[in-house]
Amino acid sequence: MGRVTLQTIADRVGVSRTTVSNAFSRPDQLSDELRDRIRGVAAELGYAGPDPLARGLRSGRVGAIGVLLTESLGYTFRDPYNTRFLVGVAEATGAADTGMLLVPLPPGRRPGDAIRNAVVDGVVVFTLPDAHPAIDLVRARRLPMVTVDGPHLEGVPFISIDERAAAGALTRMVCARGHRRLLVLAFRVADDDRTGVVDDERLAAARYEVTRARLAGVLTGARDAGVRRDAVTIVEVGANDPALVRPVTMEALRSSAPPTAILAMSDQIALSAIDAVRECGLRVPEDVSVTGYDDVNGAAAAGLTTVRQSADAKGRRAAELLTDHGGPVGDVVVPHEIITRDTLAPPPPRR
Amino acid sequence: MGRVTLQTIADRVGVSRTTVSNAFSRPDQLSDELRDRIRGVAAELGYAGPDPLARGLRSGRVGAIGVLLTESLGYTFRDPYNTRFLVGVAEATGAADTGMLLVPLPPGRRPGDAIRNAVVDGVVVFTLPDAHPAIDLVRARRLPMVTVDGPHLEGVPFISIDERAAAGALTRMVCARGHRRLLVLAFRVADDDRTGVVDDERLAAARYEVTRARLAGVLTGARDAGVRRDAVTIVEVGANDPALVRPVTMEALRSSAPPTAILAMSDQIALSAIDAVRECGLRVPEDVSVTGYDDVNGAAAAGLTTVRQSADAKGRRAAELLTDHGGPVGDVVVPHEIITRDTLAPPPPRR
DNA sequence: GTGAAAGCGCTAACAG
DNA sequence: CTGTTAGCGCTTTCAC
Repeated sequence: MGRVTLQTIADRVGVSRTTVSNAFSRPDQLSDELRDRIRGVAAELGYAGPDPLARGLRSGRVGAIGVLLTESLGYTFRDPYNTRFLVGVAEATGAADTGMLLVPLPPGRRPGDAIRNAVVDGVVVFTLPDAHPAIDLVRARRLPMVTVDGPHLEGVPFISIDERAAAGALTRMVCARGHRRLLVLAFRVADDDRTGVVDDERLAAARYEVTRARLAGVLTGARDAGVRRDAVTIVEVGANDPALVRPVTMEALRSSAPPTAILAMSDQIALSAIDAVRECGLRVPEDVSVTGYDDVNGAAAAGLTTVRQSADAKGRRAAELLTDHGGPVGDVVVPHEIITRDTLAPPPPRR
Repeated sequence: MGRVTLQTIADRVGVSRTTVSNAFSRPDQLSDELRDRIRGVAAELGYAGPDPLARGLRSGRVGAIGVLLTESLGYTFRDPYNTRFLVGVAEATGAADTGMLLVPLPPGRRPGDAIRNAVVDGVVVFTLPDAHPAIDLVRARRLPMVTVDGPHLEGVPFISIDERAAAGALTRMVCARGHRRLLVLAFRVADDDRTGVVDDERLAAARYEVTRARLAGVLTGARDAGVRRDAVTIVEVGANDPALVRPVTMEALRSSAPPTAILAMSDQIALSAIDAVRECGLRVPEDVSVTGYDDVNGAAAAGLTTVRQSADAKGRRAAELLTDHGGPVGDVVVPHEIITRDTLAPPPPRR
């Protein structure tokens, strides 16, 4: 026997296709009696309900949104901030009875057909660099889009904390304690795999919104506090890779003008930095202060001073924007909070 | 202007719709010259390629698979074994330029429309209990299905290690060291939230394939080693919840016939159990031996004896089965390995 | 190598 | 409350 469709059931029950369609998609449009009879026959015939594809083609909605992820999923799933973001998206999509299609974009490979073929009503873009080719593909498909943590695009809702203000405030707070030589452990600035000190030229060419905003905030904050530009060393340490954080931190601490405070762009980096500080025979915070970002699980236990932000909230708001058919559309500034704990203290007295 | 479709481009170029379709979907079917001309016009008109929905309806393929997860994503991502499984799925789907639709099914909520509306070519089922309603929905849609770690269904490829053999071998190994009283810390046996000692009646009603197979393996292994059934205590501790593991373990250790070996069904449970043992003032392994499952990150550092299995491999194979259009379809037995480390030793001399 | 015809299974819009 | 009409955008089949 062929496939069971609305028509099969309609013929069997002796009504029209539309009525059967209504029985499933607009149950209030027909009498209980008829609806139950139709559903009964459908169940008998093993009909699982209207084909979502055909329904989607006709109605223009498929009930799913896509999530574009920069990194390999292996990395994405391992990182607490990223997973919290996905959990937020899942909460909102779940509440809206909407699916969630993961579209990973491995750094090396080009986007390929994954985006072109994604059967979704909209796309959440998560931390892509400016001008990533995937963006153009989404644009070409004219899919509703929301970006979280970058890039910030004309006419596309952007969800993030006020990165610049947060970084500025944090930096001023650190400097107010008396710190005058800062080491910034930053995410990568561009998507080559370069690491090491970020000079002004490279800074100007930064392609990640969040990194750019935070670095700008740090530099502004430092300047406000009277700290010279050349007393702020910015180093790229890639994406939360402890193996990279350690040598960089140790090298800085052993230099002739070692930092007294380390501003890390994630708690993971901060925790690795703390290990490195200790490995150099120094204490946190007596000799070196350290701050992080995100306030992930484990930050509190480590007494880490950090910028708390809610990845869930970002994910949730992003999905809601795509899902709430009506709501207002525009940028969303998610709140942040600087959590002061033990790893921030005045620098040691000058020797 | 209306939407740009194949027809728009066909009219513009002066060829038929079919030819334009071929230019995108079967590029080798026409001359390079014509293909480039068509693609040029398409780009000019901002055409992003054939609509995946319409293509899917016609061709019967959409380029995505669904992943059914027992728990909320929050829990799923918190658990290293689950996460690795997803990474495996993602690797295979990524390689096949296929999307991955996450469908979380938290215990409380019923499947609802998530499955009915999922636009996918197939479904990976991950650790669902027997007869979970979601299974019927997938069946009703006649979607290709693969189950990983259960349930084991007639005619549906099943991917897992040889759980029974692994548990049997592990148990015999433990008993061979001289242990005669065992505590088994098991995942839940049914999806009520009952915890506590599993009697034979409840064991017989177990609804999770993996739990059932492991417990059967343990009991067989113990019997083979001459350990009496009543010297094996099985306790359900839910899903990797440390808060539950601790009191249960401590209670058992303080009983009149305390176990000398604890077999935990995951490394997470094992690590919590070790904490509990120490909290009772006992040493691992001198007083109590402990074994785990999975060999997650952290197991080696803790010196944990465990059953290593590759969650990635399971995810990868599952996705490949659904993705490789041709390959052989059947159950897949993934290899496991018992890793002997420090937490297993002979029991203390009898007092 | 290219085209015409025939739907895939469904729902929007409107008429009754 | 129910039915008719008219496609959604595409690919398959088969002819040329």
